[in-house]
Amino acid sequence: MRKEKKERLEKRGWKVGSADDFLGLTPEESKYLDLKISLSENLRKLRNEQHMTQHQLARLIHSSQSRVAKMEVGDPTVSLDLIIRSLLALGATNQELANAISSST
Amino acid sequence: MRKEKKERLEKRGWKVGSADDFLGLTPEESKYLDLKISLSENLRKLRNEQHMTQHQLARLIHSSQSRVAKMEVGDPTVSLDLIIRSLLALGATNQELANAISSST
DNA sequence: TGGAAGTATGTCAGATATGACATAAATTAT
DNA sequence: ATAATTTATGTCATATCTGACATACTTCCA
Repeated sequence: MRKEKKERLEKRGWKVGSADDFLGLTPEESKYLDLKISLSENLRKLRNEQHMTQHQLARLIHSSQSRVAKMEVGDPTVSLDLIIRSLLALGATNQELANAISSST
Repeated sequence: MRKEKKERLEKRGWKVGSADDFLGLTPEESKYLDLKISLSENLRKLRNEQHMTQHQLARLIHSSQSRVAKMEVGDPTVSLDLIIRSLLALGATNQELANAISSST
């Protein structure tokens, strides 16, 4: 993993570095984060395309503006589940999800 | 949604039916569940292809046999996050994940 | 038949994610 | 410039997910 990426993640609050590898992430962890970030970016993109504010999306998914913001900035406390549910709520097709995933990394 | 599917889900412990629609799931809920089930099935498939037992996979991902079983039967208490992490741990590529998703219903 | 290996199900205490709120920072409009 | 709108960040009580354990069920083969 590139150094800048690690720093970006650390700045965002991720605890980068596991017990057995203080230099970085395992390949699986790295892939998982890439996935999450890719989906986050897609979420913001889709929301903007629909001219929707974070507050409006929050209402749509019965959540709050702050949580939507956290999703979009890749806060470590948000789950893939929530991001994917949100994408579906915005009408993302399986194909779109699949594209977002295969294009991550 | 077909009736059998709903019953299958209910039998598995899903609380099918939300406040505003006692007849079934919203389209987004339905899509989300399809997605989850599709990934679950892929997990079992991949594990079997690698001639691995649930116990072995559990050790690989620092979890337990029972949780792996729950993942594979689509237990409502398991998150997409865990399923996806497990698939990645088994070496699934983004392309494989994407296929699993785009082929879900 | 039985017993060993694998899988499923129930439960629980601890860990993590959640919506909600307050408030700060950034962006946009007037 | 500054007010209004939108987005970001911090915190918290509650809800949901977690690994672990016990135990039941299933499969297979000696």
